[in-house]
Amino acid sequence: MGDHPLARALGGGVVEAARLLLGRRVRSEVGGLPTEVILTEVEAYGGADDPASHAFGGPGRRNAAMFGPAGTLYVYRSYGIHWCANVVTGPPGEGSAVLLRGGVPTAGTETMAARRGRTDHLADGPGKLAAALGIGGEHDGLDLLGEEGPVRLLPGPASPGEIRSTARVGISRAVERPWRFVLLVRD
DNA sequence: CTATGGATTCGCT
DNA sequence: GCGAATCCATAGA
Repeated sequence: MGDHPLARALGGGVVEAARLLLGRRVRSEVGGLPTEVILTEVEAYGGADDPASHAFGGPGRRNAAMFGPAGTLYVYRSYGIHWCANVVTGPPGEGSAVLLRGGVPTAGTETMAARRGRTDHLADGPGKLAAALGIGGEHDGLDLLGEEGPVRLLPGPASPGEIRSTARVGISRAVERPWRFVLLVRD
């Protein structure tokens, strides 16, 4: 694959990729405004064999980006209102991806606050995270591993903390798979 | 063609 | 705790 530090991790299994994404940073420079978060909550979604995944049933117009190479950004609209960002994983054509559910702001906090209309709870939810980073439908299909894209995936602290796995949220199928991963904050 | 419901968030009670 | 807001892919006639 590519030479990006995370390329190898993302190209493997989606569950492994989800755990490795925790603690990594996502940086965006949408509209010339730099913002950055450290990922603290993610969910793994498999390919056509995962009933809860958008890839279930094969590729279509909406989920085309999911079947691209690992490191591709997949953006979809939720409930007609919010945008949610995913990182495509696995080999091309598999359709697996990791939903970015939450993060802690580390740069551009003022920009995020302006976009969100509040100064707290800036990125503690899928829609909030995408909104804070300025990610929208126009970013669907972007390469997160490139060096000059508006949205990039960067390495984070070597030892981010303890990871806890739970059931996924907001889905009605395959609820039993504990594919939601939360990074426990140490004090 | 029309109908349906979702990987959510926010505001009000 | 509960329901509204609001878009579009997908399913069914």
